[in-house]
Amino acid sequence: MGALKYSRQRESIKELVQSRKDHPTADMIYESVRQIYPNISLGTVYRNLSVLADMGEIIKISTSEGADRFDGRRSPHNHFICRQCHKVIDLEMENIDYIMEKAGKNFAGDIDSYKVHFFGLCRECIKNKKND
Amino acid sequence: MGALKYSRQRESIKELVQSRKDHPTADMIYESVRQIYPNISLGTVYRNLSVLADMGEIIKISTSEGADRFDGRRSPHNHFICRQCHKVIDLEMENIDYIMEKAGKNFAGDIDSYKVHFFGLCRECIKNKKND
DNA sequence: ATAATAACAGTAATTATTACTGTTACCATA
DNA sequence: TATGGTAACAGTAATAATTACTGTTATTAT
Repeated sequence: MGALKYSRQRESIKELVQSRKDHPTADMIYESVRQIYPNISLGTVYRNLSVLADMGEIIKISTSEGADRFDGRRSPHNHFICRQCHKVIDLEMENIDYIMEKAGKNFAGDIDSYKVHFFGLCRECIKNKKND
Repeated sequence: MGALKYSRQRESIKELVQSRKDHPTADMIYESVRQIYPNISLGTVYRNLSVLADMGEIIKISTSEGADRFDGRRSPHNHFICRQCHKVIDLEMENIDYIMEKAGKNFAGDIDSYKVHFFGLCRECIKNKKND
């Protein structure tokens, strides 16, 4: 009941997100996919991003600033968010999954995943700061 | 230029957030503060929550689901978010600040803070699941 | 006291996202 | 290779959360 049915719009959205290294918002993805399907609806983009995130094909990143961002990278990884320009950058760092066990020690629920966001200034914003 | 000026509304918001152990939304705080200042404006609540968070007096927690939440606890700590009922719970766990150094190793920017959100099911939602 | 301005209440506007409606495309079965 | 069931669609309306605007009030320095 309620089986997932193929759609080229979803396929296109998925491929687009997975091919990009930046972390686009729903709106940015909408603008891109429109070049292939000119009358795709923004609602369709939102719905499919949500479905793809639920399936684990893409990752949804919620920041304090503005719209949610999406990441098509398969392997698990963490993110840096610049507090100046709000850019999101993938971090190449060693696995820290063991923090889940530490978190679960004095906790009565069941922890199955986590997200870490690191904050600070990116290289560009540090550079710009010096030229004041 | 632009020095911070005292206001009893801000004071009240700050005390309220810091006295609560749940993690209220702006709207919940609004409803509470209205019992003291019946004609306080929702905009005032938002503005002051933002100011207080910038000053580090309270913490802003952005989840994927619904409105942002606020936490008045002084000591640094991490949060668990239930993927069923979306409740936010403070975690009593050992300090893991060293993950910042691990994150900074192959990164060209400057990391100064981080936020970890752990996900899963809380005790109540596990209990409810069994009674199906 | 007075003057400068941060903060306010009230309201309007914006942004991001979700829901609704009639139509189309996918896919299983005949 | 028709046909029927329904997921997905485009287009649009609605909602939720947050921010901005405007005229007035409160705080603080002089």
